[in-house]
Amino acid sequence: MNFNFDIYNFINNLENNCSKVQKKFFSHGEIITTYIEKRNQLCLLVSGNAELIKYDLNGNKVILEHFNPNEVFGEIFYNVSINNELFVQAKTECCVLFLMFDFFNEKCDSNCNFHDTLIKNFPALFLNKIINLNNRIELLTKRSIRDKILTYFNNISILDMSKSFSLPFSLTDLADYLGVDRSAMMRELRSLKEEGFIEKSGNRITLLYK
Amino acid sequence: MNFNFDIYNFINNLENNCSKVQKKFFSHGEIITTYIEKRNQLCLLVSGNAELIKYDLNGNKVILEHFNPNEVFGEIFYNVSINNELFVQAKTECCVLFLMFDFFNEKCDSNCNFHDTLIKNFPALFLNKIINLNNRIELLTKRSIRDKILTYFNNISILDMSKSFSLPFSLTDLADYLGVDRSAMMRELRSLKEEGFIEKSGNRITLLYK
DNA sequence: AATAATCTGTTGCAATTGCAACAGATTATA
DNA sequence: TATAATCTGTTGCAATTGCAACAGATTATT
Repeated sequence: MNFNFDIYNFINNLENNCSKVQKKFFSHGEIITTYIEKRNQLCLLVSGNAELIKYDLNGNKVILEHFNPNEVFGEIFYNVSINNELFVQAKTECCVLFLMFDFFNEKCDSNCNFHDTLIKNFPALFLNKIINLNNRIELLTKRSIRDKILTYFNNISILDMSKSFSLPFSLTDLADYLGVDRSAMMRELRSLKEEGFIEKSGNRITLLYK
Repeated sequence: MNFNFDIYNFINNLENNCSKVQKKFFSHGEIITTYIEKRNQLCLLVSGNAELIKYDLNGNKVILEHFNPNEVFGEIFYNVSINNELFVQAKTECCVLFLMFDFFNEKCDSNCNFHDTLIKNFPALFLNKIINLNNRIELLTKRSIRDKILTYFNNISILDMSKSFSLPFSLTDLADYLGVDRSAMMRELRSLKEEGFIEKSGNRITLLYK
């Protein structure tokens, strides 16, 4: 089961004549959706980057997920509760498809190619999401800040297929993504640099080990 | 989209004549499966409890997931890598269905009711898994041991629909599930008791707040 | 171009967490 | 039933992490 569906090319090569899908655009900083009531809404990120964010009871920002193109998100994936407001925010220009979960159970009319293609790729989209979430869990179970940083860098390195890469967000956000204090993370980054594990200039990182 | 599929009743009421599904039984402590090569294997827990476990580089046991009946697991959900061995272990008597992911794309023959029913419930199974993983992520992003404990207790309380419940595993395992040191967790449990947030006798917990 | 806002990098100190070790309780095994 | 193994509960101490605060750099906004 390979994930080789590219929603971006797909929607640009195919007329979106499906009445059950809405396409919307967002600019940096805009809220794409809020998880407040169970509407069974599902979103598909076509282009750009977005984040699922919440603030915990201590006022700390928590970046729960970071979304790249082809990834799905939405209320449908959460047990929505009143005292736990989540929202998805665009980090760059974003193109997003909105649909209801029922979309995958019912066709809109006999020859909607758009609808058919999405349904066909439904398992791949979901499987891919589960793999991403499992990756995230493995990262969060790391007990020290150092291990979290190295695990995260390793993931990016594999994704970019290079020992040298730029972080997809600020160091402040990185701390919120790893779920640790920013100053403690900075301290650890410095140690990693001093001990020769990484090179760092700005938000460009180079891994020096193995 | 409600999750009301019950695999246990399903397989007991329906003849399993599907050639593409294997049913196996395991007793406490047995390894159900190991994630070592990408065979696209997917498992469905019919009855019992199981855990997805790994040992990190420091020798700490990590309980990545805890599975109840109706839940799915398997290599298919992971980027399998050599230096990261994961395995699923039965915590009680377990009945497990084994199938390949292709199962959901192809029918075995025209009147295999078993196969059809599983395919029909495929979206619910996957959606449910995603919701569980997101719950897990929210728990792991909690920054203090206290918050992790309270979040976990709260989840169980909601699941059991009661302020009073038994933990599904030992306190040692609970620490491995929360990803924290056991003695530090014990210390925090004692504080929670002393400060009147919880009552605890053995592995039975009662929440005293709100 | 000036101003505001955010981000980076740093530090001292306090609080939390992890580690190691142990005794007693409980559970599994021979 | 005796023995072994695991689990619970505890403690002192060391290491890690979080908190608060600040200055300079960078980036956005007017």
